[in-house]
Amino acid sequence: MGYKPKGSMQQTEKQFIENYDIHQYDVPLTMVDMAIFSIIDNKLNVLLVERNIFPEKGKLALPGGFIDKNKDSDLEATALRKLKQKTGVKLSYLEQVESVGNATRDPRGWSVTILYFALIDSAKLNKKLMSRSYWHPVDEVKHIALAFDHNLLVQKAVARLRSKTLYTALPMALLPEKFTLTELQTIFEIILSRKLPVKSFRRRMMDAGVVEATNESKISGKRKARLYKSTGIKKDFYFPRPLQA
Amino acid sequence: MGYKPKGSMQQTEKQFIENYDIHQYDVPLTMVDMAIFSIIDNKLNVLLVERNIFPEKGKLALPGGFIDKNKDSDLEATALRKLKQKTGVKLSYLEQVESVGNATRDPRGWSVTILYFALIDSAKLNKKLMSRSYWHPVDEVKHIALAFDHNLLVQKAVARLRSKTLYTALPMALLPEKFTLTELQTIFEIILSRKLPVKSFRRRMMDAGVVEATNESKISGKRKARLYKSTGIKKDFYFPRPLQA
DNA sequence: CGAATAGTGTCTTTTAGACACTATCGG
DNA sequence: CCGATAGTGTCTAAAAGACACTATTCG
Repeated sequence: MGYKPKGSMQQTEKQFIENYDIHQYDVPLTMVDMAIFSIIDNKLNVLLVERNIFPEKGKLALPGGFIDKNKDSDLEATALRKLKQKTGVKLSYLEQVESVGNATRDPRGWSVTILYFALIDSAKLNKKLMSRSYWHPVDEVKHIALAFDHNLLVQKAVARLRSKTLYTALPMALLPEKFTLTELQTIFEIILSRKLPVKSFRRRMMDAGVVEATNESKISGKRKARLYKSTGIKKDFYFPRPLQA
Repeated sequence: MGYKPKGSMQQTEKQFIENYDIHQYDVPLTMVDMAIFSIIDNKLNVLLVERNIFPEKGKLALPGGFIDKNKDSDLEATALRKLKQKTGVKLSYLEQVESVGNATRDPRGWSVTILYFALIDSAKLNKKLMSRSYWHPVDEVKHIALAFDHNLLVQKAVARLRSKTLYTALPMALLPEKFTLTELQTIFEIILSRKLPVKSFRRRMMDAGVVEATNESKISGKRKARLYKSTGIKKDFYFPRPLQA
Protein backbone atom coordinates (compact mmCIF):
# COMPACT_ATOMS: atom_id res chain seq x y z
CA MET A 1 0.00 0.00 0.00
CA GLY A 2 2.57 2.60 -1.01
CA TYR A 3 0.26 5.36 0.09
CA LYS A 4 1.61 8.80 0.75
CA PRO A 5 0.12 12.24 1.23
CA LYS A 6 0.02 14.49 -1.79
CA GLY A 7 1.86 17.79 -1.87
CA SER A 8 0.90 21.23 -3.28
CA MET A 9 -0.74 22.86 -0.28
CA GLN A 10 -1.99 26.41 -0.48
CA GLN A 11 -1.90 26.81 3.29
CA THR A 12 0.30 24.94 5.72
CA GLU A 13 -1.21 22.70 8.34
CA LYS A 14 0.37 24.86 11.03
CA GLN A 15 -1.35 27.95 9.69
CA PHE A 16 -4.65 26.13 9.52
CA ILE A 17 -4.44 25.05 13.15
CA GLU A 18 -3.48 28.52 14.30
CA ASN A 19 -6.47 30.06 12.59
CA TYR A 20 -8.87 27.39 13.76
CA ASP A 21 -11.57 28.74 16.02
CA ILE A 22 -14.06 26.29 17.38
CA HIS A 23 -16.42 29.12 18.27
CA GLN A 24 -17.27 29.73 14.66
CA TYR A 25 -18.92 26.31 14.57
CA ASP A 26 -22.24 25.31 15.97
CA VAL A 27 -21.11 22.47 18.19
CA PRO A 28 -23.16 20.23 20.46
CA LEU A 29 -22.81 20.17 24.22
CA THR A 30 -20.63 17.27 25.30
CA MET A 31 -20.62 15.87 28.80
CA VAL A 32 -19.96 12.80 30.89
CA ASP A 33 -22.51 11.13 33.17
CA MET A 34 -21.91 8.31 35.61
CA ALA A 35 -24.06 5.53 36.99
CA ILE A 36 -22.36 4.60 40.24
CA PHE A 37 -23.57 1.40 41.85
CA SER A 38 -23.25 -0.06 45.29
CA ILE A 39 -25.05 -2.67 47.34
CA ILE A 40 -26.93 -1.26 50.34
CA ASP A 41 -29.30 -3.30 52.51
CA ASN A 42 -29.20 -6.16 50.03
CA LYS A 43 -30.31 -3.97 47.18
CA LEU A 44 -28.54 -2.59 44.16
CA ASN A 45 -28.35 1.18 44.59
CA VAL A 46 -27.37 3.98 42.25
CA LEU A 47 -26.04 7.36 43.30
CA LEU A 48 -28.18 10.38 42.37
CA VAL A 49 -27.50 14.05 42.93
CA GLU A 50 -30.07 16.76 43.36
CA ARG A 51 -29.43 19.42 40.75
CA ASN A 52 -29.10 22.88 42.24
CA ILE A 53 -28.68 24.75 38.98
CA PHE A 54 -30.72 25.14 35.84
CA PRO A 55 -31.79 23.36 33.78
CA GLU A 56 -33.83 20.67 35.58
CA LYS A 57 -33.00 22.40 38.87
CA GLY A 58 -34.30 20.44 41.83
CA LYS A 59 -34.55 17.14 39.98
CA LEU A 60 -32.39 14.14 40.68
CA ALA A 61 -29.73 13.30 38.14
CA LEU A 62 -26.74 11.09 37.62
CA PRO A 63 -23.50 12.73 38.72
CA GLY A 64 -21.80 14.22 35.70
CA GLY A 65 -21.06 17.39 33.85
CA PHE A 66 -19.06 19.08 31.19
CA ILE A 67 -15.58 18.22 30.09
CA ASP A 68 -13.08 20.75 31.37
CA LYS A 69 -10.54 21.13 28.61
CA ASN A 70 -7.97 22.48 31.02
CA LYS A 71 -8.34 19.99 33.82
CA ASP A 72 -9.16 16.75 32.02
CA SER A 73 -6.66 14.89 29.89
CA ASP A 74 -9.28 12.44 28.63
CA LEU A 75 -12.88 11.32 29.09
CA GLU A 76 -12.07 9.05 31.99
CA ALA A 77 -10.40 11.96 33.75
CA THR A 78 -13.61 13.94 33.40
CA ALA A 79 -15.56 11.06 34.89
CA LEU A 80 -13.18 10.72 37.82
CA ARG A 81 -13.11 14.46 38.48
CA LYS A 82 -16.90 14.66 38.56
CA LEU A 83 -17.01 11.68 40.84
CA LYS A 84 -14.61 13.21 43.30
CA GLN A 85 -16.29 16.60 43.13
CA LYS A 86 -19.76 15.23 43.73
CA THR A 87 -19.23 12.28 45.99
CA GLY A 88 -15.73 12.04 47.40
CA VAL A 89 -15.74 8.25 47.18
CA LYS A 90 -13.13 5.97 45.68
CA LEU A 91 -14.06 3.60 42.86
CA SER A 92 -13.44 -0.09 42.49
CA TYR A 93 -14.31 -0.22 38.81
CA LEU A 94 -15.02 2.16 35.96
CA GLU A 95 -16.12 1.35 32.43
CA GLN A 96 -17.60 3.29 29.55
CA VAL A 97 -21.11 2.15 28.65
CA GLU A 98 -22.12 4.14 25.59
CA SER A 99 -22.81 7.60 24.31
CA VAL A 100 -26.22 9.08 23.80
CA GLY A 101 -26.62 12.18 21.69
CA ASN A 102 -29.58 13.90 20.12
CA ALA A 103 -31.29 17.23 19.64
CA THR A 104 -33.87 16.87 22.37
CA ARG A 105 -32.33 15.35 25.47
CA ASP A 106 -31.19 18.68 26.93
CA PRO A 107 -33.18 21.92 26.75
CA ARG A 108 -29.94 23.81 26.17
CA GLY A 109 -29.72 22.18 22.74
CA TRP A 110 -28.11 19.31 20.87
CA SER A 111 -26.11 17.37 23.40
CA VAL A 112 -24.03 14.26 23.73
CA THR A 113 -23.30 12.45 26.95
CA ILE A 114 -20.72 9.74 27.37
CA LEU A 115 -22.12 7.37 29.98
CA TYR A 116 -19.85 5.53 32.41
CA PHE A 117 -20.73 2.94 34.96
CA ALA A 118 -18.84 2.48 38.19
CA LEU A 119 -18.83 0.10 41.12
CA ILE A 120 -18.01 0.94 44.71
CA ASP A 121 -16.89 -1.60 47.24
CA SER A 122 -19.35 -1.60 50.12
CA ALA A 123 -16.54 -1.30 52.69
CA LYS A 124 -15.90 2.23 51.43
CA LEU A 125 -19.46 3.32 52.00
CA ASN A 126 -18.84 4.47 55.55
CA LYS A 127 -17.54 7.74 54.26
CA LYS A 128 -20.25 10.28 54.08
CA LEU A 129 -21.36 11.57 50.75
CA MET A 130 -21.26 15.15 49.60
CA SER A 131 -24.42 17.12 50.22
CA ARG A 132 -27.37 16.49 47.91
CA SER A 133 -26.05 13.05 46.96
CA TYR A 134 -28.31 10.13 47.73
CA TRP A 135 -28.27 6.40 47.15
CA HIS A 136 -31.45 5.04 45.58
CA PRO A 137 -32.41 1.41 45.01
CA VAL A 138 -32.43 0.96 41.24
CA ASP A 139 -35.80 -0.77 41.40
CA GLU A 140 -37.32 2.43 42.74
CA VAL A 141 -35.59 4.77 40.30
CA LYS A 142 -38.01 3.84 37.55
CA HIS A 143 -40.76 5.53 39.55
CA ILE A 144 -38.84 8.81 39.89
CA ALA A 145 -38.68 11.30 37.04
CA LEU A 146 -34.98 11.98 36.78
CA ALA A 147 -33.50 14.99 35.02
CA PHE A 148 -32.98 14.84 31.23
CA ASP A 149 -32.99 11.28 29.87
CA HIS A 150 -31.29 9.91 32.96
CA ASN A 151 -33.93 7.24 33.55
CA LEU A 152 -32.85 5.79 30.22
CA LEU A 153 -29.18 6.12 31.11
CA VAL A 154 -29.71 4.26 34.39
CA GLN A 155 -31.47 1.51 32.46
CA LYS A 156 -28.58 1.19 30.04
CA ALA A 157 -26.02 1.07 32.83
CA VAL A 158 -27.99 -1.54 34.78
CA ALA A 159 -28.34 -3.64 31.63
CA ARG A 160 -24.57 -3.51 31.18
CA LEU A 161 -23.97 -4.51 34.80
CA ARG A 162 -26.40 -7.43 34.49
CA SER A 163 -24.81 -8.58 31.28
CA LYS A 164 -21.33 -8.47 32.80
CA THR A 165 -22.63 -10.38 35.80
CA LEU A 166 -23.74 -13.22 33.53
CA TYR A 167 -20.37 -13.45 31.83
CA THR A 168 -17.72 -12.31 34.29
CA ALA A 169 -16.82 -12.07 37.98
CA LEU A 170 -17.10 -8.29 37.98
CA PRO A 171 -19.46 -8.07 41.00
CA MET A 172 -16.45 -8.89 43.20
CA ALA A 173 -15.72 -5.17 42.87
CA LEU A 174 -18.79 -4.50 45.04
CA LEU A 175 -17.30 -6.42 47.98
CA PRO A 176 -14.36 -5.65 50.25
CA GLU A 177 -11.06 -7.41 49.71
CA LYS A 178 -12.03 -10.55 51.58
CA PHE A 179 -15.45 -12.13 51.31
CA THR A 180 -17.21 -15.46 51.64
CA LEU A 181 -18.52 -17.25 48.57
CA THR A 182 -22.01 -17.00 50.00
CA GLU A 183 -21.64 -13.24 50.18
CA LEU A 184 -20.41 -13.16 46.61
CA GLN A 185 -23.30 -15.31 45.45
CA THR A 186 -25.76 -13.04 47.24
CA ILE A 187 -24.41 -10.04 45.33
CA PHE A 188 -24.87 -11.91 42.06
CA GLU A 189 -28.41 -12.81 43.06
CA ILE A 190 -29.23 -9.22 43.94
CA ILE A 191 -27.98 -7.95 40.59
CA LEU A 192 -29.75 -10.64 38.60
CA SER A 193 -32.89 -10.66 40.76
CA ARG A 194 -32.95 -14.43 41.00
CA LYS A 195 -31.51 -17.34 42.96
CA LEU A 196 -28.51 -19.21 41.62
CA PRO A 197 -27.68 -22.87 42.30
CA VAL A 198 -25.07 -23.00 45.06
CA LYS A 199 -22.99 -25.85 43.73
CA SER A 200 -22.74 -24.39 40.22
CA PHE A 201 -21.84 -20.98 41.51
CA ARG A 202 -19.02 -22.14 43.74
CA ARG A 203 -17.63 -24.51 41.14
CA ARG A 204 -17.71 -21.76 38.52
CA MET A 205 -15.73 -19.33 40.67
CA MET A 206 -13.22 -21.88 41.94
CA ASP A 207 -12.61 -23.80 38.70
CA ALA A 208 -12.03 -20.62 36.75
CA GLY A 209 -9.59 -19.44 39.38
CA VAL A 210 -11.14 -16.02 39.81
CA VAL A 211 -11.11 -16.40 43.59
CA GLU A 212 -8.52 -17.87 45.88
CA ALA A 213 -9.07 -19.23 49.38
CA THR A 214 -7.42 -17.48 52.30
CA ASN A 215 -6.68 -19.19 55.62
CA GLU A 216 -9.17 -16.99 57.38
CA SER A 217 -12.76 -17.64 58.21
CA LYS A 218 -15.61 -15.49 59.23
CA ILE A 219 -18.62 -16.24 61.30
CA SER A 220 -21.73 -14.33 60.55
CA GLY A 221 -24.46 -16.93 60.71
CA LYS A 222 -24.39 -20.30 62.38
CA ARG A 223 -21.26 -21.74 60.93
CA LYS A 224 -17.84 -20.38 60.00
CA ALA A 225 -17.38 -19.59 56.33
CA ARG A 226 -14.07 -19.42 54.56
CA LEU A 227 -12.91 -16.06 53.29
CA TYR A 228 -11.77 -15.73 49.71
CA LYS A 229 -10.16 -12.96 47.76
CA SER A 230 -9.98 -12.05 44.12
CA THR A 231 -7.01 -13.49 42.29
CA GLY A 232 -6.86 -10.18 40.46
CA ILE A 233 -7.57 -12.01 37.26
CA LYS A 234 -7.57 -9.51 34.48
CA LYS A 235 -10.63 -7.34 34.04
CA ASP A 236 -11.47 -8.86 30.70
CA PHE A 237 -11.85 -12.44 31.90
CA TYR A 238 -14.98 -14.11 30.58
CA PHE A 239 -16.23 -17.46 31.83
CA PRO A 240 -16.41 -20.11 29.11
CA ARG A 241 -20.20 -20.02 29.35
CA PRO A 242 -22.60 -17.40 30.69
CA LEU A 243 -24.94 -18.08 33.56
CA GLN A 244 -28.29 -19.02 32.14
CA ALA A 245 -30.28 -15.87 31.48
CA MET B 1 -39.53 7.83 47.35
CA GLY B 2 -41.78 10.89 47.52
CA TYR B 3 -39.16 13.02 45.90
CA LYS B 4 -40.12 16.36 44.39
CA PRO B 5 -38.28 19.42 43.16
CA LYS B 6 -37.93 22.31 45.57
CA GLY B 7 -39.38 25.73 44.81
CA SER B 8 -38.03 29.26 45.39
CA MET B 9 -36.29 29.95 42.10
CA GLN B 10 -34.69 33.31 41.50
CA GLN B 11 -34.73 32.85 37.76
CA THR B 12 -37.15 30.67 35.81
CA GLU B 13 -35.90 27.72 33.85
CA LYS B 14 -37.29 29.30 30.69
CA GLN B 15 -35.23 32.45 31.25
CA PHE B 16 -32.16 30.38 31.91
CA ILE B 17 -32.50 28.46 28.67
CA GLU B 18 -33.12 31.62 26.65
CA ASN B 19 -29.97 33.23 28.00
CA TYR B 20 -27.87 30.13 27.55
CA ASP B 21 -25.06 30.58 25.06
CA ILE B 22 -22.86 27.62 24.38
CA HIS B 23 -20.23 29.88 22.83
CA GLN B 24 -19.29 31.28 26.19
CA TYR B 25 -18.01 27.85 27.16
CA ASP B 26 -14.82 26.18 26.10
CA VAL B 27 -16.28 23.03 24.65
CA PRO B 28 -14.50 20.11 23.02
CA LEU B 29 -14.92 19.15 19.38
CA THR B 30 -17.39 16.31 19.01
CA MET B 31 -17.60 14.09 15.97
CA VAL B 32 -18.60 10.69 14.68
CA ASP B 33 -16.27 8.26 12.91
CA MET B 34 -17.19 5.00 11.25
CA ALA B 35 -15.37 1.75 10.61
CA ILE B 36 -17.21 0.24 7.67
CA PHE B 37 -16.35 -3.36 6.90
CA SER B 38 -16.87 -5.58 3.92
CA ILE B 39 -15.38 -8.77 2.58
CA ILE B 40 -13.40 -8.35 -0.64
CA ASP B 41 -11.28 -11.08 -2.22
CA ASN B 42 -11.63 -13.22 0.88
CA LYS B 43 -10.27 -10.52 3.13
CA LEU B 44 -11.85 -8.28 5.70
CA ASN B 45 -11.67 -4.74 4.37
CA VAL B 46 -12.32 -1.37 5.93
CA LEU B 47 -13.29 1.77 4.07
CA LEU B 48 -10.86 4.69 4.26
CA VAL B 49 -11.15 8.16 2.80
CA GLU B 50 -8.32 10.40 1.76
CA ARG B 51 -8.65 13.68 3.61
CA ASN B 52 -8.62 16.68 1.32
CA ILE B 53 -8.79 19.31 4.02
CA PHE B 54 -6.69 20.27 7.00
CA PRO B 55 -5.77 18.93 9.46
CA GLU B 56 -4.06 15.69 8.42
CA LYS B 57 -4.74 16.63 4.78
CA GLY B 58 -3.68 13.89 2.39
CA LYS B 59 -3.76 11.14 4.98
CA LEU B 60 -6.22 8.30 5.03
CA ALA B 61 -8.93 8.39 7.67
CA LEU B 62 -12.14 6.68 8.66
CA PRO B 63 -15.20 8.34 7.15
CA GLY B 64 -16.69 10.69 9.69
CA GLY B 65 -17.08 14.26 10.71
CA PHE B 66 -18.87 16.76 12.84
CA ILE B 67 -22.38 16.57 14.08
CA ASP B 68 -24.63 18.95 12.17
CA LYS B 69 -27.08 20.26 14.74
CA ASN B 70 -29.53 21.24 12.03
CA LYS B 71 -29.45 18.10 9.92
CA ASP B 72 -28.95 15.34 12.48
CA SER B 73 -31.60 14.32 14.96
CA ASP B 74 -29.23 12.01 16.83
CA LEU B 75 -25.77 10.44 16.71
CA GLU B 76 -26.85 7.62 14.45
CA ALA B 77 -28.23 10.16 12.00
CA THR B 78 -24.83 11.82 11.90
CA ALA B 79 -23.22 8.47 11.18
CA LEU B 80 -25.67 7.68 8.39
CA ARG B 81 -25.35 11.13 6.83
CA LYS B 82 -21.56 10.89 6.76
CA LEU B 83 -21.79 7.46 5.29
CA LYS B 84 -24.05 8.58 2.49
CA GLN B 85 -22.02 11.71 1.85
CA LYS B 86 -18.74 9.88 1.63
CA THR B 87 -19.61 6.53 0.14
CA GLY B 88 -23.15 6.33 -1.19
CA VAL B 89 -23.53 2.72 -0.04
CA LYS B 90 -26.33 1.16 1.95
CA LEU B 91 -25.61 -0.52 5.27
CA SER B 92 -26.60 -3.94 6.54
CA TYR B 93 -25.68 -3.22 10.12
CA LEU B 94 -24.70 -0.31 12.33
CA GLU B 95 -23.65 -0.33 15.96
CA GLN B 96 -21.93 2.11 18.29
CA VAL B 97 -18.54 0.85 19.48
CA GLU B 98 -17.29 3.42 21.96
CA SER B 99 -16.23 7.01 22.37
CA VAL B 100 -12.67 8.20 22.55
CA GLY B 101 -11.93 11.65 23.83
CA ASN B 102 -8.78 13.41 24.99
CA ALA B 103 -6.74 16.56 24.66
CA THR B 104 -4.25 15.27 22.13
CA ARG B 105 -5.98 13.20 19.48
CA ASP B 106 -6.77 16.16 17.23
CA PRO B 107 -4.45 19.13 16.63
CA ARG B 108 -7.46 21.45 16.68
CA GLY B 109 -7.82 20.73 20.40
CA TRP B 110 -9.69 18.59 22.91
CA SER B 111 -11.92 16.31 20.90
CA VAL B 112 -14.31 13.43 21.32
CA THR B 113 -15.27 10.97 18.64
CA ILE B 114 -18.13 8.52 18.85
CA LEU B 115 -17.01 5.46 16.92
CA TYR B 116 -19.49 3.32 14.99
CA PHE B 117 -18.92 0.10 13.17
CA ALA B 118 -20.89 -0.94 10.13
CA LEU B 119 -21.18 -3.95 7.87
CA ILE B 120 -21.97 -3.93 4.17
CA ASP B 121 -23.36 -6.89 2.32
CA SER B 122 -20.96 -7.85 -0.46
CA ALA B 123 -23.76 -7.91 -3.03
CA LYS B 124 -24.03 -4.14 -2.70
CA LEU B 125 -20.37 -3.57 -3.47
CA ASN B 126 -20.90 -3.26 -7.20
CA LYS B 127 -21.87 0.35 -6.76
CA LYS B 128 -18.91 2.57 -7.18
CA LEU B 129 -17.62 4.50 -4.24
CA MET B 130 -17.33 8.25 -4.01
CA SER B 131 -13.98 9.63 -5.06
CA ARG B 132 -11.11 9.33 -2.63
CA SER B 133 -12.74 6.37 -0.86
CA TYR B 134 -10.83 3.11 -0.87
CA TRP B 135 -11.24 -0.33 0.61
CA HIS B 136 -8.19 -1.57 2.51
CA PRO B 137 -7.60 -5.04 3.95
CA VAL B 138 -7.58 -4.55 7.71
CA ASP B 139 -4.40 -6.60 8.02
CA GLU B 140 -2.59 -3.99 5.95
CA VAL B 141 -4.02 -0.97 7.72
CA LYS B 142 -1.68 -1.45 10.65
CA HIS B 143 1.20 -0.58 8.34
CA ILE B 144 -0.37 2.68 7.18
CA ALA B 145 -0.22 5.81 9.33
CA LEU B 146 -3.83 6.90 9.36
CA ALA B 147 -4.97 10.40 10.33
CA PHE B 148 -5.45 11.23 14.02
CA ASP B 149 -5.80 8.12 16.21
CA HIS B 150 -7.67 6.23 13.54
CA ASN B 151 -5.34 3.22 13.65
CA LEU B 152 -6.50 2.76 17.22
CA LEU B 153 -10.14 3.23 16.23
CA VAL B 154 -9.84 0.59 13.51
CA GLN B 155 -8.35 -1.77 16.07
CA LYS B 156 -11.22 -1.19 18.48
CA ALA B 157 -13.81 -1.72 15.76
CA VAL B 158 -12.15 -4.92 14.52
CA ALA B 159 -11.99 -6.22 18.09
CA ARG B 160 -15.71 -5.60 18.46
CA LEU B 161 -16.47 -7.38 15.18
CA ARG B 162 -14.34 -10.37 16.22
CA SER B 163 -16.00 -10.55 19.60
CA LYS B 164 -19.48 -10.44 18.05
CA THR B 165 -18.41 -13.14 15.62
CA LEU B 166 -17.56 -15.46 18.51
CA TYR B 167 -20.91 -14.92 20.19
CA THR B 168 -23.48 -14.14 17.49
CA ALA B 169 -24.39 -14.72 13.85
CA LEU B 170 -23.73 -11.09 12.93
CA PRO B 171 -21.39 -11.86 9.99
CA MET B 172 -24.49 -12.90 8.01
CA ALA B 173 -24.84 -9.15 7.41
CA LEU B 174 -21.75 -9.35 5.20
CA LEU B 175 -23.45 -11.76 2.79
CA PRO B 176 -26.32 -11.28 0.35
CA GLU B 177 -29.78 -12.50 1.26
CA LYS B 178 -29.15 -16.11 0.21
CA PHE B 179 -25.92 -17.91 0.89
CA THR B 180 -24.51 -21.37 1.42
CA LEU B 181 -23.35 -22.48 4.84
CA THR B 182 -19.87 -22.94 3.44
CA GLU B 183 -19.85 -19.31 2.34
CA LEU B 184 -21.02 -18.24 5.79
CA GLN B 185 -18.36 -20.34 7.46
CA THR B 186 -15.71 -18.83 5.20
CA ILE B 187 -16.73 -15.33 6.30
CA PHE B 188 -16.42 -16.38 9.94
CA GLU B 189 -13.00 -17.86 9.24
CA ILE B 190 -11.84 -14.69 7.52
CA ILE B 191 -12.91 -12.52 10.43
CA LEU B 192 -11.38 -14.81 13.04
CA SER B 193 -8.28 -15.67 10.98
CA ARG B 194 -8.62 -19.38 11.68
CA LYS B 195 -10.36 -22.52 10.47
CA LEU B 196 -13.52 -23.70 12.18
CA PRO B 197 -14.75 -27.29 12.40
CA VAL B 198 -17.38 -27.84 9.72
CA LYS B 199 -19.72 -30.03 11.68
CA SER B 200 -19.78 -27.75 14.73
CA PHE B 201 -20.34 -24.69 12.64
CA ARG B 202 -23.29 -26.06 10.71
CA ARG B 203 -24.88 -27.57 13.80
CA ARG B 204 -24.50 -24.30 15.68
CA MET B 205 -26.24 -22.28 12.98
CA MET B 206 -29.02 -24.79 12.34
CA ASP B 207 -29.78 -25.79 15.93
CA ALA B 208 -30.01 -22.18 17.06
CA GLY B 209 -32.36 -21.44 14.19
CA VAL B 210 -30.46 -18.40 12.95
CA VAL B 211 -30.58 -19.68 9.38
CA GLU B 212 -33.33 -21.41 7.48
CA ALA B 213 -32.95 -23.62 4.41
CA THR B 214 -34.45 -22.48 1.13
CA ASN B 215 -35.39 -24.88 -1.69
CA GLU B 216 -32.71 -23.43 -3.89
CA SER B 217 -29.20 -24.61 -4.49
CA LYS B 218 -26.17 -23.07 -5.99
CA ILE B 219 -23.30 -24.62 -7.78
CA SER B 220 -20.01 -22.86 -7.48
CA GLY B 221 -17.52 -25.66 -6.94
CA LYS B 222 -17.93 -29.32 -7.72
CA ARG B 223 -21.19 -30.05 -6.03
CA LYS B 224 -24.46 -28.17 -5.52
CA ALA B 225 -24.81 -26.49 -2.16
CA ARG B 226 -28.06 -25.57 -0.51
CA LEU B 227 -28.85 -21.90 -0.11
CA TYR B 228 -29.92 -20.61 3.29
CA LYS B 229 -31.21 -17.29 4.48
CA SER B 230 -31.27 -15.51 7.78
CA THR B 231 -34.33 -16.16 9.89
CA GLY B 232 -34.13 -12.51 10.87
CA ILE B 233 -33.56 -13.56 14.42
CA LYS B 234 -33.27 -10.50 16.53
CA LYS B 235 -30.02 -8.57 16.46
CA ASP B 236 -29.27 -9.32 20.06
CA PHE B 237 -29.26 -13.12 19.79
CA TYR B 238 -26.29 -14.70 21.50
CA PHE B 239 -25.41 -18.36 21.14
CA PRO B 240 -25.46 -20.27 24.43
CA ARG B 241 -21.70 -20.68 24.20
CA PRO B 242 -19.09 -18.72 22.27
CA LEU B 243 -16.85 -20.27 19.65
CA GLN B 244 -13.58 -21.18 21.26
CA ALA B 245 -11.31 -18.16 21.19
C1' DC C 1 -29.13 -32.77 69.85
C1' DG C 2 -31.63 -29.60 66.54
C1' DA C 3 -31.64 -25.71 63.57
C1' DA C 4 -29.31 -23.18 60.45
C1' DT C 5 -25.85 -22.16 57.47
C1' DA C 6 -21.60 -23.88 54.68
C1' DG C 7 -20.17 -26.83 51.51
C1' DT C 8 -19.79 -31.49 48.52
C1' DG C 9 -20.85 -35.78 45.40
C1' DT C 10 -22.51 -37.06 41.45
C1' DC C 11 -25.86 -37.54 37.80
C1' DT C 12 -27.92 -35.29 33.86
C1' DT C 13 -28.06 -31.88 30.15
C1' DT C 14 -26.34 -28.98 26.70
C1' DT C 15 -23.45 -27.80 23.17
C1' DA C 16 -18.75 -27.58 21.25
C1' DG C 17 -14.73 -30.27 19.11
C1' DA C 18 -12.74 -34.41 16.69
C1' DC C 19 -12.83 -37.12 13.06
C1' DA C 20 -14.24 -40.70 10.19
C1' DC C 21 -17.69 -41.31 7.21
C1' DT C 22 -21.24 -40.73 3.18
C1' DA C 23 -23.35 -37.91 -0.83
C1' DT C 24 -23.36 -35.46 -5.12
C1' DC C 25 -21.56 -33.53 -9.10
C1' DG C 26 -18.46 -32.56 -13.31
C1' DG C 27 -15.37 -34.43 -16.27
C1' DC D 1 -14.88 -43.81 -11.60
C1' DC D 2 -11.93 -40.09 -9.72
C1' DG D 3 -11.39 -35.86 -7.39
C1' DA D 4 -13.36 -32.29 -5.08
C1' DT D 5 -16.65 -30.12 -2.50
C1' DA D 6 -21.03 -30.66 0.52
C1' DG D 7 -22.74 -32.60 4.29
C1' DT D 8 -23.61 -36.30 8.35
C1' DG D 9 -22.99 -39.81 12.41
C1' DT D 10 -21.37 -40.31 16.54
C1' DC D 11 -18.06 -40.21 20.22
C1' DT D 12 -15.86 -37.32 23.61
C1' DA D 13 -15.14 -33.18 26.51
C1' DA D 14 -16.33 -29.13 29.19
C1' DA D 15 -19.07 -26.80 32.07
C1' DA D 16 -23.83 -25.74 33.83
C1' DG D 17 -28.13 -27.38 36.46
C1' DA D 18 -30.54 -30.54 39.81
C1' DC D 19 -30.67 -32.24 44.01
C1' DA D 20 -29.59 -35.16 47.68
C1' DC D 21 -26.18 -35.37 50.71
C1' DT D 22 -22.49 -34.22 54.52
C1' DA D 23 -20.06 -30.78 57.78
C1' DT D 24 -19.70 -27.30 61.28
C1' DT D 25 -21.18 -24.30 64.66
C1' DC D 26 -24.31 -22.19 68.21
C1' DG D 27 -27.52 -22.61 71.66
